[in-house]
Amino acid sequence: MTRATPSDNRNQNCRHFSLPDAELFYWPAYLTAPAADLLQQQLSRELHWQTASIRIYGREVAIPRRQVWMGEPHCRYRYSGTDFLPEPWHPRLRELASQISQALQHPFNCVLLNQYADGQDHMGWHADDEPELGLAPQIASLSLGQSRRFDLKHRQLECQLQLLLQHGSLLLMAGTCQQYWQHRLPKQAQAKAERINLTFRYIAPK
DNA sequence: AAAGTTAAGGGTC
DNA sequence: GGACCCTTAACTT
Ligand SMILES: [Mn+2]
Repeated sequence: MTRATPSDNRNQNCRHFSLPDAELFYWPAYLTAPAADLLQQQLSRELHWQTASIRIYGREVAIPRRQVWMGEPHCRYRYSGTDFLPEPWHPRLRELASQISQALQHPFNCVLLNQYADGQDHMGWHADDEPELGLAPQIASLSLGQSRRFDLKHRQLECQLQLLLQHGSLLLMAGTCQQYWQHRLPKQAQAKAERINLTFRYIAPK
């Protein structure tokens, strides 16, 4: 296992959070600023961003952000009663998935991209606990652009955490984070610029 | 079939 | 205006 652990992660400029029922690892500058700038511009321009509609409490509503689901052809993804088929890999993202897989010593074969135009775009409390992701999925979250707050709260314990996800940073959610915790990206009126988030996941082939 | 809901709207401070 | 709670009421698994 060559992934950063609590004992060696300082050498790799990684912050480790050992929480009840969850492990988080945060690399503030996984990508250099110029590399992150370039990737953000490229993705913003070249991807087919969609405003999906989902059903919630009986209402059909447009999600307050734009998204793309991408990866290996077998990676079907379902949430809030809507089925998503993956777009084929963008070459740069296939490469990035492979680099992150190697760095974290964990396979990633699909990615959900979310584009938040400004602080009005957001995502409410939820967990990435879809059955196709398995019991204790590892989720690697790369942030580009506008820094945004990221909140986590335990489902049962009075335990909450706020992180600031910065341009070029990588956050790994591991352990039983998705089973015992929820997370959100709250509205932030003062955030004026675009953020793009990439959450790399692994879905086993059938 | 009971439980859970990645949403918005309306209240308060 | 904005941050934070609470409610919503119907569909899904
Ligand atoms: Mn999520």
